[in-house]
Amino acid sequence: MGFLRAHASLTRQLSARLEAAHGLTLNDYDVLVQLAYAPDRQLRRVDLARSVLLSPSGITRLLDGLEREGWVEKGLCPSDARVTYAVLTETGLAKFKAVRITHLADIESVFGSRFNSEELAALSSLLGRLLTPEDPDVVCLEEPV
Amino acid sequence: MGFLRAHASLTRQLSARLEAAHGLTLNDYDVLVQLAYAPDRQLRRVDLARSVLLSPSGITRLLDGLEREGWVEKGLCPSDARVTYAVLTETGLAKFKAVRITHLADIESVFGSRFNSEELAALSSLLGRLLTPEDPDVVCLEEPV
DNA sequence: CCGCTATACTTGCGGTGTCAACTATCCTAG
DNA sequence: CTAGGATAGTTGACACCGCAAGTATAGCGG
Repeated sequence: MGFLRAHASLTRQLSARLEAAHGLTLNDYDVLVQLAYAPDRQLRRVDLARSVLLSPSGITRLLDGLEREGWVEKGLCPSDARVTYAVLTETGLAKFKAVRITHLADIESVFGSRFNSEELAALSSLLGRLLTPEDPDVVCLEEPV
Repeated sequence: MGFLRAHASLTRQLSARLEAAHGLTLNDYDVLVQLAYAPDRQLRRVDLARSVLLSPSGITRLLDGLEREGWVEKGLCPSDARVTYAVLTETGLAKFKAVRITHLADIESVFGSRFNSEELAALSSLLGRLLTPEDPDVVCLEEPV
């Protein structure tokens, strides 16, 4: 139960700031992260859906938005006509880099002020165990780009 | 980021079961809990909203549903005509008791299989710190009723 | 080569929740 | 006692997301 409260409170804070500063949802940002770190900056929509834990229709609609903004494009798959890739554009990458800066700062301000690094590690490890077997396949959100 | 994943995965699991077994949302259940433990089994809508971290309009709509089902009624406040109470009915209490059994079992099956009691305590304490100053005012969900 | 099943994706519909605007009531200062 | 501002609650418009159903492609067994 405390879990629900924590989540509601946290996403409220973070998404409000993201939204205000860049007009992005947390899920939008999550998708940008996944794409930015993916090989060739593209992913199949199904895989993307699994990474961010959205249903297929959720991904379609979320990407509709990102495509309208020009951050993402559709890409065809030569070997399988069923699949469509979501491809991060140059402007999308630029957008991501810009957003990342303020978002990491936001996160820092929320978590940094409440936890030290051991606690963060502990929290992250505990949370990781809540994922169901097939969920994972997530990309870490650190330095490179 | 792992936090979002954990939440999505967890609520997916729990709410699917709750939904399937009793036609209730996690938030619906949360409200039932708050009311069941409140004095006279009633709360002002504002306070309720704060407890479950919903906006005022969110509470109105959630309670609309519960009222239609007959679990909750509106109650007037003699000393202040602006406030409306949400009152848990007898049938609502009965419903809550029934749901509680299976929901606690669901929780047990998700958390119990992944954490021992120390870890649970640690997790709960860490999550508690994410709440913003004014959020709290939550009721624990244990035994009595 | 023909059907069959499985997979990738989209679309219509409905639920849930937010925000902004509005009403009604309360309370305090002058 | 009245004007102003705060507080409780509702409503309308809208965003987001899941489910179920539909389309298109893939790939396999006969």
